[in-house]
Amino acid sequence: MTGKNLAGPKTDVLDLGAVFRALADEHRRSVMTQLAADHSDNERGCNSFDLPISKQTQTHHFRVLREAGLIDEIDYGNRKGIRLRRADIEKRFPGLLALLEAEPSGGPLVAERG
Amino acid sequence: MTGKNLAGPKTDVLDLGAVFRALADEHRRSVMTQLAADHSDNERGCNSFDLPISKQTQTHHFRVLREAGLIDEIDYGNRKGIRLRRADIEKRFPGLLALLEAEPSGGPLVAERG
DNA sequence: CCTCAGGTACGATTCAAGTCATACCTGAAG
DNA sequence: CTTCAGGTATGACTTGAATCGTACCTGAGG
Repeated sequence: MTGKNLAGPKTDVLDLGAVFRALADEHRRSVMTQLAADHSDNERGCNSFDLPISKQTQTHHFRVLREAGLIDEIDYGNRKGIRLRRADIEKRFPGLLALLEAEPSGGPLVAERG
Repeated sequence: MTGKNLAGPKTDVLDLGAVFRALADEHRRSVMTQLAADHSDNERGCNSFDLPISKQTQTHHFRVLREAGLIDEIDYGNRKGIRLRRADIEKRFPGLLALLEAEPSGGPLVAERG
């Protein structure tokens, strides 16, 4: 199974309000900052973001990001892939990803750890 | 009296999180959309935005926008002026105002009234 | 079958934010 | 002085969001 994409809902009806609401949260912004900084746009696992919150809350945050149209979630059953919708975002909101990219990766959550 | 500027607090410490939180609210985003669309950047009165909320709540919203570093508030005692901090915003967050400007002025609050 | 790790669903809690009512301040105009 | 409009301060209410606990589902590997 290649995994089914769960992002269908809001493709071209991206709402700026929903996007700002999504990016208003520190943890979600951390995810988006990391995604924006990685121009390979490879599919990533949910655990690759080192979020200091429970897995239930992570599920919630990824759902918000998906419903805002910022990411795709690929369901593999017992695993999940995350992919930035870079092209769509750039088309509707040009410059938005650049703003996130200009932020220190991970923001105040990661500080310096290496 | 020329009026004293109340915006001093956060000039160069503009926080992207605070900005996104400020723009997450529909009414505040409406204000910013209108300000971004008017390139004359003239000082405007608080009542020029037609917000469908009480004046106490308007005070609250303008305070949030000011504390996020997005506007200046000029206090005339019994009157108040609002001015977009276009140059500062463009410097820290280039492209942000363009995103707002691309939105329909007033957004879903005004609908069409002309 | 069982076990295990990753993820979700539901409910409950906690907290921040938007909103307004009441009361008060400020300056301009009578 | 009084009146009035614009704005603020404080408190209270209400809604929404973030968080987690418990329970359950999913697929891989024994």
